[in-house]
Formats: sequence, structure tokens, C-alpha cells
Amino acid sequence: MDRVLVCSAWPYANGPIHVGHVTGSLLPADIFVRFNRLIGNDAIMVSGSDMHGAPITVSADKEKVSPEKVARRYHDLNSKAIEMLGISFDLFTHTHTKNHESVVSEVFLELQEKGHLKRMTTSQYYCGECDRFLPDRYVDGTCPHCESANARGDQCDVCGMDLDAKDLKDAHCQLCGCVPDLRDTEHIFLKLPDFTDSLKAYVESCRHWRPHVRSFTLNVLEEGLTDRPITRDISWGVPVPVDSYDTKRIYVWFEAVIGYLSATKEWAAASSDSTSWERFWKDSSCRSYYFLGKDNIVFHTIIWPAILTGIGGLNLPYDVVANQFMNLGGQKFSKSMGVSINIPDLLTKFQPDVIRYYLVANMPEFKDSEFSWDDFAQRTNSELVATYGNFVHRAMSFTYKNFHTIPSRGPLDDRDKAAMKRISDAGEAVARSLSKCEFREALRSLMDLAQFGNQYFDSVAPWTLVRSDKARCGTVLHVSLEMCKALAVFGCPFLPFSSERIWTDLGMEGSVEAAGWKGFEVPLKEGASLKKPVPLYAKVDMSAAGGFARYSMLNLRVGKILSVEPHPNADKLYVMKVDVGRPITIVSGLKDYYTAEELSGKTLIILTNLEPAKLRGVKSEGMLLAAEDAERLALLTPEKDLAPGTQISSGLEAADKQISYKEFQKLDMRVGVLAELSPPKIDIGGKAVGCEVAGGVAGEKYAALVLDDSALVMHGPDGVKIVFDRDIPAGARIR
RNA sequence: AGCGGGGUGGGGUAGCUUGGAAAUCCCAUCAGGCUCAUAACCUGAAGAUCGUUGGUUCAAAUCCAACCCCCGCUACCA
Repeated sequence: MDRVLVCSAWPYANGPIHVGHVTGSLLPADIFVRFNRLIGNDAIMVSGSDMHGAPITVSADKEKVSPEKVARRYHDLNSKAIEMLGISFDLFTHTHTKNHESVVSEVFLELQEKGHLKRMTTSQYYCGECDRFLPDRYVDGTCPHCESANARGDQCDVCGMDLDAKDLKDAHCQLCGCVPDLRDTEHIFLKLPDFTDSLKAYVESCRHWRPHVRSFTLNVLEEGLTDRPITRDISWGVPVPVDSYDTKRIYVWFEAVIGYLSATKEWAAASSDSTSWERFWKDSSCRSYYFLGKDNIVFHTIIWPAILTGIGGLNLPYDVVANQFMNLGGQKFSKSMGVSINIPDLLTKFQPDVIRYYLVANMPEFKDSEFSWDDFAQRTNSELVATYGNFVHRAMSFTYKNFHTIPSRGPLDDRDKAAMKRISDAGEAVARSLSKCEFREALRSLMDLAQFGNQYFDSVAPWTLVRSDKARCGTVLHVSLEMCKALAVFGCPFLPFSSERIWTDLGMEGSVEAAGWKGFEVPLKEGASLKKPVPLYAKVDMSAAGGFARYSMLNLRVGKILSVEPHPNADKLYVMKVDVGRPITIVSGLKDYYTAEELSGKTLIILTNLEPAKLRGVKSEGMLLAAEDAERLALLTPEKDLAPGTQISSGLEAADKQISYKEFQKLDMRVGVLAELSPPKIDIGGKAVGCEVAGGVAGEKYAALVLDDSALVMHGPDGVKIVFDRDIPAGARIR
């Protein structure tokens, strides 16, 4: 039996956790610890919310509540989400506890005792108005490198240079705008250079680390370490156990990593043996794994090991499993599902295992990955639902219909034996990958088994056997159910909820967790009665899910009119050539409203995926959007000039599929006057409804997509909204 | 500009650390099968000079160099 301590980076209690936190640290840590428990290792997982630091203070100031209240709120929210997602912490605590404070104090004093700390006086900006020292990032000014006016004290966003706030020109306080003055202040520094040699030797020896983690760390060490301040002039944080430091607090980056140790102690204190933390920190055979995102590497491969080396006697990280980033791109929010990528929100719409599946399948283990709703739906439906879920369901429901119990297993032929072999092979493959922290690969092996299950089921064709040889049919079903059981066991680290359900539905005793990895060899109970199976997962339907999804059938683009000709066979029609990224022909009935000269060169909004139709003998390949009431007509146009061909997707995922005119007519688009801003309301002709809009000016008229009692303001990239070229009353229909 | 990631069949990707018969998986396409299952599953086919140019080598998607493009880092910071 091995001993394993699993640590997951501490989410910051300044907002709800999102897919990035989960895929970067919480989920891999959970999968890893679940796997270790299943194979019988002595494993625990601890972490908690990082409650301190300036951003929380700022949020609190804005809301006019205490920092503690803000931090608590998100800690509670996130703890609940973490639990619902099935992240199986032995302890998920936070850093605002007495225990943490005292452990941090001990560590601090121990380092001081051993001479690894020193005091130095530096000058820092102090804002007289706010009556506080300003962290670098709360000082604004002109960048000394590129002269751009909006640089922050820690970094210039324009040229990207790291800055020292003292170098900024025209420094002013970001919070109140006053000019701060420089004041001397004393701080305590950790003498990191003391540890350079031992850290180098340590990192050199860690050949099992992911290559980018190791080389990045060696690189930093090579560039040289400097003393780092571990105290700050702030009021929200862990007190400094030193006289005359009562107006200062310990800097979060120093204090939060110590949380791993304090959390283990807190876990031990709550158990029957309060010294049990020692077996995870002092027993040198215990391996500690840290799961985090790449921005956190130095804290775990340099600073935390330096602190641990400084106090001595405690295990250094065995592995620092850093993930890259899951980029969220423009997909922070799904308009169609009405759901954002934060976890509490996602959990209201999707089963935890569905979320877990996608986040593992797309985990940024070795390079950045991209979150997209499309991909989410596609992978869920074609992999988890169609391959895994469907196999389990077809095997169970066929058995249920024809036997109602677990059929007994007769003699196995070669194909059956190969299938049984395939089960144990799959288990080994999954275990091999998981022990190397290669989660995608492990999941792949699991899915391969599910696919094999489908192949086996097809090849033995129980629906034929049931009529010709019922005993044989029972045998192949028995083997199929063995595969389901194996999927439950091997899939348990990834899909714990599904696993337990399969296990129970198969009539197995206890739980997968209790049975452990070897549970796949526990025989099925022949004759055990089955309940009527219910599919494990439902398909994710992004388009039918209501909301504004229906509007995503429109492929709207900016179009520039190239030429206008009168229609040869009609009085009211024009034939126009329009550039929508490609030249197309459009026939439209504008003759009563616009002259050819007025139209020529205009920039409009064109529906580009309308089924082409012949209008009086001329083929029209699209349609321009216009608002009209009884006597007036106005054309839709972007409020700012956009290049022809630019998508006007309103934040939805525009389709390419052609739509019929009939389908188009079902949609309700209107002219709306933005009535109020917060919360935004829009008047769509006699009634004001809630709407979604980015920016916007009250009193202005915008094109709105209407759905029952809500509206979405039509917009292109960067929130460029769609307006009208002539005045037209609110409520006019857009066609 | 800096930092980070990447450019592999129509789209999305695996493989690259430890070079070896040209390549994984999902989707889309085409053809077939099955009818137990959530229009699902199974089989087969078509389709890629592995960003460009040089280099190392008996051999390069894989190593080296240069270049060209894309994306994220404007905080829901893992």
C-alpha cells in the first residue's frame, strides 16, 4: 500500500469557480485521489478557499460589506458546487481559520528562527485620501516604456512590460484618483536565494515531472532568485507574528501554500488521531501531488519547496502536475442554454458526470485547450451518450426485457474469453495512464472498452440468440453485463455518479468505492432481479433548449451593396449585387422607398442562408433585413462600419444550414427602444421587456430578437449593435 | 513588443520527450450491415506532400535553425 497526499490549488474566494478551476486542478486531483483510494492506497485530498488578498477587499469596498463576508459567500457557494460535482475532498477548508493562522505563524517563526527572513525598508505609494498603502496593481500612471497612459503599477497592458510602480509617471490612485505619495515602509522578506542550490538539486532529481513544469522551473532558477517580501500593508489577511507589525498582514502567496499543511492538520484534528497528519508529511515514503494551472507553477516548485526546506523535516512535493489553460474564448456564456461556464450555474443544467466527462476529454494537460459549447454538446452526445451510455443501456434493457434477472453464465467460447480478457486489459491500461496522471489517455482507454462492448454486442447478436438458444443468449448477456460492471469500476474516478448507479442497477452489493478496483472481478449475482433500466444520460440539445437558440438558425452578415438594377419583369423590385464576403444576388421590393442611388454603396444586414428563390424569374440568394410598419420602412445597418461578410451572430452560434422562408417568418424581430439600463429593458412597441445588451444608450433604437417576455439586442463582434437608417417607431416588425 | 500555446485529411484533435513501413480518435461525406438500444450501434471507403524553407540522419510529423501565420494573456486567473 502506498501513501499519497493529493493537493489541489486553492480557488480564490472572489467569485464562483468556473470550468478553468475544475479542469485545471480540482478535477484531475479528484480523479487521481479516487483512483488511489480504489487501488487501496492510503490517500487523502485537501484544499480550500483562498480567502485573503486585495481583490477581495476591493470587492468588499464596492459592496460596502466586510471582506470576510465576500469571501465567506463565495466559499460557501463554491464548497457546495465542489461537492455537487463529486470532488471528493477529505477536507475543503479555507484560509480564514484559527488553525491556518497558527500554522502560518509557526512556519513564519521557524523560518525567522533559522535565519531565512530579513527586514528591509522600501518605499511604497500611500494614498492619503484612501488612507492606505496601495498595492502596485492599484496604482495607475503612464508607462515609462511605451508612454501609454493607462499602465498599472505591476504591469503595462499595452506593452506588456512588468513594471515597478515607482517608475510610473503621473502616478495616481486607481481607487480614488488622487495623487499618492511615496512613503517608507518596512517589510519582511524571504531570502529565496538561500535555497537556490538545494532547489536546483531537487528539481533536477524530479525527472517524472511534466517536461514543461520542470524546464520552466529550472529556467527560473537559472535566471536567479531574489528576496521576496512576505508581508504587505493591508488589513485583510493573516496577522504577522512580530511586534510593531499589527498594521500589516502576511502576503497571500506566502500564506496560501502553507494551507496545504494547515489543512492536513485540520483534517487530522477532526479525525480520531490528531497526529495522523504526520504520516502524510513526515513519512518520506508518502508522495504528495499538487494539481494546479500553469500560472501557479513557481509557487509550487520554488516558493513552497523553499519554505519546506527552510523549516525542514517535511516532504517536498513529489509531483507538481500543472495543466495548461482551458481558454474560454468568447464562450463565457451560452445564450441558448442560458448558462454560464461557472460551475454553480452549469450544475443547474447538466449532470455532474456530463460536465466531468467533457472537462476530462478536453483537459489541457500538455497544451491549451478551447472550451466551446458546440464541442461540449458534440462530445457529450457522440461519446458519452452514444458510446458509453448507450452500451450500458442496450445491454441492461435487453437483459431486463428478456430475462428480468442476471442470466447465468454458461460455457464461454473464444469470443467471450477474448472479451473477458479485454476487460482486464482495459483496466490495466486505465490504471497505467492514471498512475502517470495522464487523464485524457486514461479516459480514452475507458471509452475504448465501451466501444468494444458495442462491437461485442453486435457480433454475438443476442436478439437472434434469444429465439434460437436462450441459454447461450444468457451467457453473452452475462458477459456484456460484466463489461458494464467493469466500465463502472474503471470509470469510477471519472464518472463516480454513473458508476455507482450502474453498480447498484446490476444488483451488486455495497458501492464501487467500497469494492475497489478489484471490484471488476467480483462475480455478478446470477438470478438477481433487475429494475427497468433508465438511460444514464440524456443528450445535450443546445438548439432546442429554448432561449434565443432558435435565432442561431440565422446566418446574418454585413453586406455592402455593389450595384442596383431595376428588375426586368417587375415594377416594385430591384435586383442588387451585394458583397457579403462573397458577391450574391438579392431581389428586393424597395422601389417604393429608395432610389437606386440611395441604395448603392449602402451597408446592410443580410440573411445569407435563406433558401434561394426565383422572384419573377430572377434568383435571389438572400434577403436584406428591414423594419416596416404601415407606411414606413427602414433598413438595418451596423452602428459602426463593419467589413462586408462580418457575422452578426448576437453572441449565438450561427448556423450554415439553409433555412426556408417559412422558418424565417416564425421568428419575431422588432425595433426596440432601450428604455432602462440597469436592469436593461427595451420597449418593443407598447411594452417594455427585459433584455440582454452590452453597452447601449438609453433612448436609442436597436434591432431586437424577441422571445416571449425577453429580448436580445442584435449585435456583431465587439458588441457593435444594429440600428436603422431612417426613423421608425418601436414595435415595427423586421423582415 | 513581451509571455505562453499552436499550425497534422473538410472541421476538431492524438502522436512529437525516447526519429523507423506515413498517422489516432470524434464529427461531417459516401457505401454497406443490424434492428437490442437515446435516429443508436457495427463494418468498410474516400480524403493529409503532418505551416514554409533549409539542416542533421541510412531514416524526421517527430531533432536543430530560420521564417510565415493563428490563438490566449484586456481576470469568472486554474
